Amino acid sequence: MNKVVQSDGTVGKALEVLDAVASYGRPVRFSDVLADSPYPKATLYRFLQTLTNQKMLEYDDQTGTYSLGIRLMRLAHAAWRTASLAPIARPHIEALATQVGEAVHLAQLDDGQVLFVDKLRATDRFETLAQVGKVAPAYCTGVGKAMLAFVAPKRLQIALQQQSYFQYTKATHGSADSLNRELDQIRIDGVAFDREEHEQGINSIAAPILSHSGRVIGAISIASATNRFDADGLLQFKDALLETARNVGDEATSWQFPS
Amino acid sequence: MNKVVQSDGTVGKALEVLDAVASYGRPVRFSDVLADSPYPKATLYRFLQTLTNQKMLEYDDQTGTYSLGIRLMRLAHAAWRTASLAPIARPHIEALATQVGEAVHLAQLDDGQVLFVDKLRATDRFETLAQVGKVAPAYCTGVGKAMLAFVAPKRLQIALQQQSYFQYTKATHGSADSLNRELDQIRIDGVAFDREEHEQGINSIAAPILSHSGRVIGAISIASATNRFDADGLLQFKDALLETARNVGDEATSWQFPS
DNA sequence: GCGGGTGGTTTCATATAATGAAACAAAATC
DNA sequence: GATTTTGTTTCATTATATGAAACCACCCGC
Repeated sequence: MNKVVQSDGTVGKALEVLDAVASYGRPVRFSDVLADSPYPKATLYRFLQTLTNQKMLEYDDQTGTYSLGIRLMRLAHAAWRTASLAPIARPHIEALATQVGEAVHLAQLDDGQVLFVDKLRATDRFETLAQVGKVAPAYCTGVGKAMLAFVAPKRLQIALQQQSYFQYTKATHGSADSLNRELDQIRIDGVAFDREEHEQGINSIAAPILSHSGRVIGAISIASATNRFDADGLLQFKDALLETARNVGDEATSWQFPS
Repeated sequence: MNKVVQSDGTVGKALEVLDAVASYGRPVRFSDVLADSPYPKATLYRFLQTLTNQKMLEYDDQTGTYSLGIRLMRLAHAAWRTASLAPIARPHIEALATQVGEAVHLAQLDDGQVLFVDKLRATDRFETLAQVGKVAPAYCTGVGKAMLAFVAPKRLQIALQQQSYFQYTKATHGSADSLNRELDQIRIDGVAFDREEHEQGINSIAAPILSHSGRVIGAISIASATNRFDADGLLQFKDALLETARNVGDEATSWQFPS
């Protein structure tokens, strides 16, 4: 049923271990990792050693725990600069953020999930959870729905099945059906709303970024606290948002196909 | 002379390839990587395949190029949350940034280099190069010198040799000797200055963050454009800076040794 | 449309590295 | 001080990575 990962080689297994460590969200001891690892002690031990040598993990002598290494941050920074939309989109979303005076987020779709690659002007009052590298569900966020609405049908099928439909708030979609109906509407409107579906008190308006060939390459949202703007209030930003999304799409396309 | 990497196993080699791709700073074709890779075609090919499978790399069909994958950003976000000083330091440096109204940076030392793990309030006028995950030289930055001045002698020896002493500006230190003399002064003052040594027009004042055991765990700097504050002008922030650094150190220590 | 170069992919016997059971060591815990 | 838990090392076996070479496909000039 699931992807037949058929873990490609030693490297794949090592990265699996890395993910395992990451998934704890805190420093872990050897035995923690061992507990839910398919590998025998010795094998896992050597993986952890290797990863630590490579600075992908960091070992704390004092506590005997492993945590993620800083090499990852270096690599991710490089990834951000070269492989994400962020560098291209920065000037545009910066202008947008200044114009509307609200927080602006830039996200890409990754394996059915939303990955935030940039955020600007989060007012300090309400710190949304979004930060660069942070992932969020697609089915209950503005950027997520904006992207889902415009992906190719095949991908949409897959993506819909990857959603958990966990009920974050009262407004959260509980099924693919209900989500699908909204996606239809989004395709008509051109923008998506998050009406406190992921986080109580936060809503947003979002637009997809499309390449010239029509492929979804990301999304931009303007997010606000409900006590400042409700969904209808955010509607006033629609034109500016769409214009920004178009500009980013244009520029991204011309970068990818230089002539 | 250099580190005897003695590449640990297949995983090490694969990560080496990953670094190679990262080092280009742009999407690369197979033959680009092959050109300066010690590995034969077939081997390199399989590495790239594996890494792409694993989403550590991304392959663009259109252009036939590899770039860093999105999985790295997810991992790095997790690393940032669990392994860096940033989450602990955030509230403190946020308060400092608000108080002084200038950009505040948080950095850690990584293999003789400065790694920025957080930055706040970069005014949009002068965008310093610093961003999360970005690395910079230690010998010519405020945070770098603040940390070097307080590391253990052994580590300092190693670190001093890892510096390039590239002359970024007229004020850049050109040798370990001249740097060492300044470090002596920094140990007395408790704070370090960057007087346009890395970037023309930017200077900063920085303080190390020390654990209770006296180990350097990071540094904080306040950076400004020279036309707003010269080094003497930044001196007014010394007390606030030192206080913040102390608070962060205290809190970090108590997290690491909970009782 | 034809030759030939460049850039990328696959094959396969061989060498190398990963594997994991089990023994071992070192702390914690009783 | 005995016992359990947790972490580390050994070593014969097995699986995996390796890389030379063959192969394929596409582009480019003619």
